[in-house]
Amino acid sequence: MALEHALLVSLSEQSASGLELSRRFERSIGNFWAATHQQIYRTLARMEGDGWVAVTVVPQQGKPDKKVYAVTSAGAAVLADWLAAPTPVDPVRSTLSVKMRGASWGDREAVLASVTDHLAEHRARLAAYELNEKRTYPDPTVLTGGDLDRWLVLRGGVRTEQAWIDYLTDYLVAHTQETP
Amino acid sequence: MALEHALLVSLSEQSASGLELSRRFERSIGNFWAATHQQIYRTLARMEGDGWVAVTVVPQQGKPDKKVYAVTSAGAAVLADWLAAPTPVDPVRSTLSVKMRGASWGDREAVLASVTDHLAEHRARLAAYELNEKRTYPDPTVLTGGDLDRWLVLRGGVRTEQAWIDYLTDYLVAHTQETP
DNA sequence: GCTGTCATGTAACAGGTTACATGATTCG
DNA sequence: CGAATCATGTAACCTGTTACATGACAGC
Repeated sequence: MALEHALLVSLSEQSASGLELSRRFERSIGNFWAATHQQIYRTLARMEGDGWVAVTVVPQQGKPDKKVYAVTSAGAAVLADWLAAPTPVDPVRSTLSVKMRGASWGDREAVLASVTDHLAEHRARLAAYELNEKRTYPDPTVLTGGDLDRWLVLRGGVRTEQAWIDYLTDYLVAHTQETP
Repeated sequence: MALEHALLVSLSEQSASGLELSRRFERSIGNFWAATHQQIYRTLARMEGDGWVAVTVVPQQGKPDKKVYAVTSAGAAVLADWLAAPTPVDPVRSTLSVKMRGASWGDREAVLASVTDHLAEHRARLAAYELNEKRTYPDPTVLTGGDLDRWLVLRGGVRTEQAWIDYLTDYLVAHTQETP
């Protein structure tokens, strides 16, 4: 389980409410760890029960109250322990690759359409990452510490998307040359 | 759910027992879809109940009997329908990226050690894929149909591993330059 | 007889997904 | 007053993980 640790990292950077966290997971953190708001609320509740985070109810103007979570010293210790532990390599999951491999047993054109869709999606993500990179880190040479970490992880997202684009382009080129 | 569809693809290529399938998932198919033998046995049992696959008990010399599964016509129809349906982009999960982003809140040296471990693992995978590629597809220019599909998906694995290696190398270089 | 491999599972639990529920406030 | 947004959740279900269990045969 690592969602709780991803939340500890995000809350260490900046305390936040459940909804704010779920928005971060749609943006930067979602580049490398996906989570829905239901997962986040459930996990935050358990973490609060375990004393890893503390809640402060913050009244807002013109909006409902929000519960802002902050990492406790116990939570910081849990995070430090987890960071020092060995890291398993995450299992790979690519539904599209299963379809690409199995295209012979169905409508190949439909699989090519899925590949085209994914290619567009990965291009869009790459563009978003690169825009984010230019805006947030205009001069990477000056970065240190946490800023350097965040930039490098963003660079990883860029590389991953580029690898997808190259892979899917290869697939399309190979299969459009075959059926002209 | 896609394990059942991954099994249909693999069994379409060649009928197999549960153990043989789990070995395929440790080799080629595991490049893009991980599964343990427990998952495979459980899913095969359900697929048999649904009539997607049919079992033949095959006696062996000097070994226990094995249950060989083959795709039925109903299973082939399920696979064809699934191949024609839209494909969601799989959520991303990188525990190591979470740690790389959170390194400031723990022992950075320990995180660097994890990165080094993963780098070695990805280099080993890349070498295995490239060896497999040379042996199985010595001349990619002649490939068509399912062979072309399988080669292209293997190429995707190569690209993914290469992207990981570049990413992790960047991280290590940036952080060893920082602390000489 | 012990170890290793082949072969198939069961059971309990943790984690993720999907659908639905609730209530406040702002804006038109 | 109706729609949209903010904000937090519950419940049911499905999938994945981990640990354990069983039995046959081969080779030393």
